[in-house]
Amino acid sequence: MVSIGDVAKAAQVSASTVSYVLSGKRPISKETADRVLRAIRDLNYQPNAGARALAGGRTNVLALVVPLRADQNVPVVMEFAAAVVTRARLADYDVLLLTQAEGVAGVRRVAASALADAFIVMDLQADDPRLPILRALDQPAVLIGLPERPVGLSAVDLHFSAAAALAVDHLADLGHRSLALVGAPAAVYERRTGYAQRTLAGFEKAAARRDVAAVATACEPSFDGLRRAVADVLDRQPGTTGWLVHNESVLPSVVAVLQEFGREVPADASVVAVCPDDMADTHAVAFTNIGLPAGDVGEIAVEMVLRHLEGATAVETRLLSPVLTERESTRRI
Amino acid sequence: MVSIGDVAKAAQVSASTVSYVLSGKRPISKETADRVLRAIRDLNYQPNAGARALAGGRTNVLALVVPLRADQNVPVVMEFAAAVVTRARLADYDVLLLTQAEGVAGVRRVAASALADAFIVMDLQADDPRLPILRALDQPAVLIGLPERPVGLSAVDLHFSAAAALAVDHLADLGHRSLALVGAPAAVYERRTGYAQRTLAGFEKAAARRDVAAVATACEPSFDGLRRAVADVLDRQPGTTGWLVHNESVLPSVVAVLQEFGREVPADASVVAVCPDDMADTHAVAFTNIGLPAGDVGEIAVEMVLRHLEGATAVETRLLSPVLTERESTRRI
DNA sequence: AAGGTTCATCGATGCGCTTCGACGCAACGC
DNA sequence: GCGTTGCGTCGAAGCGCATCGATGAACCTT
Repeated sequence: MVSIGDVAKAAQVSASTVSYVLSGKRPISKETADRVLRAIRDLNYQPNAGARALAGGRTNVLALVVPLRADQNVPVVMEFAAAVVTRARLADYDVLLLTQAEGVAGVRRVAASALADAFIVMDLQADDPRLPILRALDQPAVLIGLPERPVGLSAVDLHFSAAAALAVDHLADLGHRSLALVGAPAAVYERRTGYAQRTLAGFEKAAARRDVAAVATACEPSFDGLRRAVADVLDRQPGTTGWLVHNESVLPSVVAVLQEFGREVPADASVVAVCPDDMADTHAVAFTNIGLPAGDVGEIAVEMVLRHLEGATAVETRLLSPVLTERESTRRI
Repeated sequence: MVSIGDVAKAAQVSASTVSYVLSGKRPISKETADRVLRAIRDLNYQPNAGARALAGGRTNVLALVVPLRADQNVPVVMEFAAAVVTRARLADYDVLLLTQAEGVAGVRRVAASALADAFIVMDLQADDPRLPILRALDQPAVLIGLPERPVGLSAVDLHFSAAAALAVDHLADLGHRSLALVGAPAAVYERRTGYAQRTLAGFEKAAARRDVAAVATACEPSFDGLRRAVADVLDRQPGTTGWLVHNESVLPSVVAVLQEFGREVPADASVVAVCPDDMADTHAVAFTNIGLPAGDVGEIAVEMVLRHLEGATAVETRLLSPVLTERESTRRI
């Protein structure tokens, strides 16, 4: 283990000078700095993270709390995580992975033991028990996903109600007069998870505004679940021709299931999906979709955290504007 | 921030006594220990992670290196990660998330800065540049997935060649005489990733042993990719009736694509999938599958790491026996 | 009763780093 | 000529903890 003292010796300076070269917090002459930097390279020196955290009061670690529930769409979660890690590394932060399962205690533990400088938390539900704790923390926290009342915390997410409205408008513009929302699994609604609620609200409001018929249903993440959801929709509103699917797991089955019910896509049924763009066009019928910009959201979350770590106190809520890409699954009726 | 000194004061003992109560490395009388523990609870004390790492030489953090490639099947990766985090927490370890993208430098950095006590690395390819570094590390490392020569490192994985053989036997037993392996994307083979190679080898060897015709093809993770793969197979071996699909991404499309080519599953084509069990039965046709026990593998990896951290020096390679579950996608010909 | 044991606890030290105050030195002003 | 200023560097302190040697008390032993 090579320490700052070894570097100092090799460069014939004091340890504090090495520290200042590294942090830039005091001016060091170019010659000295060069000597130090060369010694660092020669010895392959890396500051000890623990010592640094202890002395500096900063760990350069971000804690990321991810949901690892079965009913959560995993690829999307992973895309967030990947974006967070990648962006965090650019700012020289590492990422500690925490799971929902640890819950309140996990956040408390990590915060109190100063394992991380800040938190990024995904998948907040309404009245999430972690919200008050996150607010009370010394460390800043940023939410991915918007709970009902994010008071006091910064948050970033896709503007889901606008997304739903955009889908409704698109379908209504194509002449569809009876729409259905095939949404998240029932458990997600029961937890009153932000994105599901907001999509539903946006859907219903836009449908009313456009004066089109609309029904919504939950959908379990399996072929059979989708079958039941579609059956439910057609039972309640047989004339449905426009479908908004906000459930990545069943996307691959949508065309087949609608076919079972005698509907060809897009001849008899138009489908708009809410999903990551790269998920939209790898199917038999490429889906007209509203992008779920997981990468952008993850990056922005990190950037918000960094701003807070640099001292910004103002909380911000950023809702990204939805973008609809027309592909093969929607058609004028 | 409440420190060990505050606890000591509250319990009217010295700081070192508090430390010994926590670590159990020296006997402390029950009365004193109780007083200390109550103070800890009252003050909600959590040892500072940085200080602990500095003084104790242990971080209680595991570094997990995950592949976040587009051609990697993400849900499976996530399942590994979840299992690792969950199991690690049971042993009071946290998990630092690193990505493949950081590569050699990332491993070096984390090791040299003593950010983690050990490494778990997924998705090693043959001659992975990280292998020599992992071997040279002070910290132990465990591989998830088997590179060609894991020399000196512990590793755990599904026994993929046995899995392929099991699938071949199952199909051959059902009377199929012409088999096809629809495997990973071409890039995965080009990287000579362990699991892909081993599945292929096991497939070919078992087919020869059973004296059945066999072709193998790579498959890109999209509907069109699968279409091309199937076309390729039927071009080279038109009589193919038994299919082994080792590519989670295209699983949802298999039935539809085979249908396009005039094959009903399971009437005209039997399909065995290699995928997590819960992925097998959420499709239109429930797949006969060989389970990909991501959860088990992740747990075992952590347990191996823990053993090394406790001083075990013997490296071990564990290959889990494949288990085939018969469902609806295979039938006697 | 003096010495030996064992047990519970304490104080001091050091882990590797950041940061603060201080110092030496050259350039400058008057 | 001397005081002043500012730059570049150093030494010391301290972050919170684990660990080691030491100490004191209680209990035996002979």
